Amino acid sequence: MHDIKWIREQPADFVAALSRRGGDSEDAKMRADLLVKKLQGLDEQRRAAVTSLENLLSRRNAASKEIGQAKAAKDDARAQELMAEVAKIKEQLPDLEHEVRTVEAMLDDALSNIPNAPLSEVPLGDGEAGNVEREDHRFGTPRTYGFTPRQHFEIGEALGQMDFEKAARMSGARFVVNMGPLARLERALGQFFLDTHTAEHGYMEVNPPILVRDEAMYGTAQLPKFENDQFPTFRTEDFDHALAQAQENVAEQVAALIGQGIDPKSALEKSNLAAQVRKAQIGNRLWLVPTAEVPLTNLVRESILSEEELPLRLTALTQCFRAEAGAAGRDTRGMIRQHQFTKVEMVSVTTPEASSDELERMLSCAEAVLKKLDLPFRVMTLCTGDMGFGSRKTYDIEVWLPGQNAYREISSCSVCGDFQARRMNARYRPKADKTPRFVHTLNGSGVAVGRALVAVLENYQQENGTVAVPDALAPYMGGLKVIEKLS
RNA sequence: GGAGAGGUGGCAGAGUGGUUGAAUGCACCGCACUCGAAAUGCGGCAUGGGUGCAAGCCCAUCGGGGGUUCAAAUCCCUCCCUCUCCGCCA
Repeated sequence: MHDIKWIREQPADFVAALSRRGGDSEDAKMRADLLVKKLQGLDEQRRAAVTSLENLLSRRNAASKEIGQAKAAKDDARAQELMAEVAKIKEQLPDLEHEVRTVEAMLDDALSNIPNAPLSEVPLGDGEAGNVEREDHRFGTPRTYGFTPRQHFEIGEALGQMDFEKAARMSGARFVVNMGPLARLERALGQFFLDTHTAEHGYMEVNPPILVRDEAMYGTAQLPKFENDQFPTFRTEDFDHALAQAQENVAEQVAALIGQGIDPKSALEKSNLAAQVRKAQIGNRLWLVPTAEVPLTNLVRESILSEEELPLRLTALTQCFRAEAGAAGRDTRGMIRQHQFTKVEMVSVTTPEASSDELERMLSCAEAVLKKLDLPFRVMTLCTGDMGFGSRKTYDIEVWLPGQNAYREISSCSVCGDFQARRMNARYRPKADKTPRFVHTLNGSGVAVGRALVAVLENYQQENGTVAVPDALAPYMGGLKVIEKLS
């Protein structure tokens, strides 16, 4: 969420930042320009409506106070006169209130659908091709094999410990079941990442809910103000029950209003029917988190931290769920792109001054676990057009996969500035200054466990089809050195 | 799932229709005292929005939404959350 004041006062900066997201094309500039005009129009409309509404309320409040005084002074005539005036004011209120509410909702909706502004140093580009490899962050050299390296699913299936068909029978495409030593290897990776971040990098381990409400998804900008059907994650449903409940509630409320002497028609209008219907639509449904970024970051929602608590560094090992709606046909074979996968996530909450350095630190934490596993990788700075909605700057770590003969994303570290903090109302109180400021938030994978399993299988595979266990994982594998076909 | 009690500022905790944006305590900030500190005394201290060059003024906010009233932290409805008891359960 952007600050409307920023857009009001520095519209040129805003247009420039937004245009860069679109690769600075003429088209992008034009669209940003149009958007600013729309936002400024709404903002002016809003302020005008608020001002007239507040003037009316102000007069009403003053008159009400006077009524109290007049009554105390037993001046009934004056009281009657003032009550008549207030009655007149109250006739004008509903329309103005409605206008304020409508315009505010439109502005809010427009603002919450605008992506974050890229930092100035982020390379310009409008797609994956514009990403730039980071100097001095390449690690390791792809090994040479005396045979043609196989892909991870060929290895796993041949070992008899990775089965896509069994998974498909119960859950459909994009699910997998790992068994035996391979299942343990995946668990070992998760444990190893978590232990490293807590013991060596100062993160606190958190075991958060992975089913969350709309507000939490909105807070981390997974969700705009209202969800749309393209949104790539899953949710639970509870529609029938919620609808029945809502009907019951509305009926009760209307009955109560009629009991107060209000005619049935306006009673129905006055019952919070709209809210009830909305409630029914939402029901008790919850979202399955696409990443632990959501619950970890929402840990600070609606709170004011003290500066001493910052930076807050949190890590979690969780399941993640993604619908992958926009990825039809991509990575259909294997474990690269699944509806359900395990990931270790890191989240940092910092002061505005510290967030840029924190991004570098977070990147190095993610790199550290790959180095311990001796997996070759490179680091890409994502260009303006390839970054996620809420990010100001993103590094992707791409791990080498000999079976695919390609570098593939295994971690993504982003700094979001105050973008998520605004949406969550997450602030801190600076030592020097008493008014709270929005915190900055960062998130990064440390790293994706499913993809790490893929990388280990492909990098540590041997000609006879077995897989060597990386030294760093030995303590987690109960002494197992090699993963072989089960007898 | 059933019954009951609650939700007030950074924290604790008063406040059941009228000048209460909210007593008091703690925390925090400034000043005084002190070589310094503690203790003590005095003063300050909510957030968001509108308006104004500014000082300031105005509006909203006592879990969220709606209603009653000239006027709501206070009365009514509803949702959410917390706690206690019962039931069920990993």
